[in-house]
Amino acid sequence: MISKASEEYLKTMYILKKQNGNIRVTDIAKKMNCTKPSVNKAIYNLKDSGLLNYESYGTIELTEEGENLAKKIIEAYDIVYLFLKDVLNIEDEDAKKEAEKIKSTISDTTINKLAKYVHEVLGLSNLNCNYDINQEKCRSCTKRKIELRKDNNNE
Amino acid sequence: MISKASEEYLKTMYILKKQNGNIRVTDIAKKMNCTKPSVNKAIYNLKDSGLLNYESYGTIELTEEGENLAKKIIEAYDIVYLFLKDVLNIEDEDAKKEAEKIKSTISDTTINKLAKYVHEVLGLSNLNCNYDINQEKCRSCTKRKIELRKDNNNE
DNA sequence: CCTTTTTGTTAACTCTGGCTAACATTATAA
DNA sequence: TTATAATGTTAGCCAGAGTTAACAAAAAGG
Repeated sequence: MISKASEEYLKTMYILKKQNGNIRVTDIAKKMNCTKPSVNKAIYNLKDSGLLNYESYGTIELTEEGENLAKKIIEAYDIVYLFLKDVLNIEDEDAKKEAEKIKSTISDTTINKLAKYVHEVLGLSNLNCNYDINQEKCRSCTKRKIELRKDNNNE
Repeated sequence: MISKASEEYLKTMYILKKQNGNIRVTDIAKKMNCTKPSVNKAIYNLKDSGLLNYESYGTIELTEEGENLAKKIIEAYDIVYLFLKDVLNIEDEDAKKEAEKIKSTISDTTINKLAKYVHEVLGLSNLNCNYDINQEKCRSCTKRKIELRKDNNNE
């Protein structure tokens, strides 16, 4: 199991890759409001966990495992964010910040239950929806997730 | 602002006081699954923050400020627990564990919104309910909170 | 192609919050 | 009341995750 902090780095890397096509130390540091040495450490932690490939001064590439984990983390974030924003009506910026924190603390089963609940409440789901954070099954939420992704990319 | 870890100690102390009438290092360590030296450190952190009074080998007494904060922390825990258990239908033991983690990460405003939501959904509230974690206003939730308190004391 | 700027790395430090081992104090109970 | 058990403290260690300062490497652009 990697730490919460490492998950955050991984998530940021995945998003940067989608946004910029590459992942750079400086960009990570900017997004995460931390210093480059901190990023450097994080990179080697993630490398040791087999979640990315890296050599000094080289390019950061998430492994397949790393990419899958990143997706899962983002998925969890999305669900929590959706709940906070659209169910509790928390203001957008706050919802983002809170979602970040909450999603790192809760278990997969809680996320799955929350996802199902959010779908029901927001009328996104059909009765067959069996959301599972480790898979990608649910059409209606996939649609919603894509919208969310766009929002987040504008950060 | 005290750390999440310190909050957890404070909460445990408050509960022990209610349960046993006193607060002892060994009991805290048992409840929190940690060692006595860790508790000792935590005590002095909380003392430095003005949340309890303590002298070596003496008795631990929460200050008024400490007691209020403890109540607030427990309040937050209760709301999250209630949501997980009665809204998401998460199994009791899991709900407790998750609530513990989540409650330490989220802001007061989120807790307040969650509280209002939970009240509505569970039909506990009236329209005038204006839950505020820093105060104690809502009859229906107070009632529910008392039930919760009993559950938790049986841990 | 050489200089400057940007980017990335390393070393050494901090702080938090755990731990063990060893010790001190207090309570119990023979 | 004194030996033993329980309780609490201290010292010193560790790991995680951050920092600054100084340096190395790579990229950019005259």
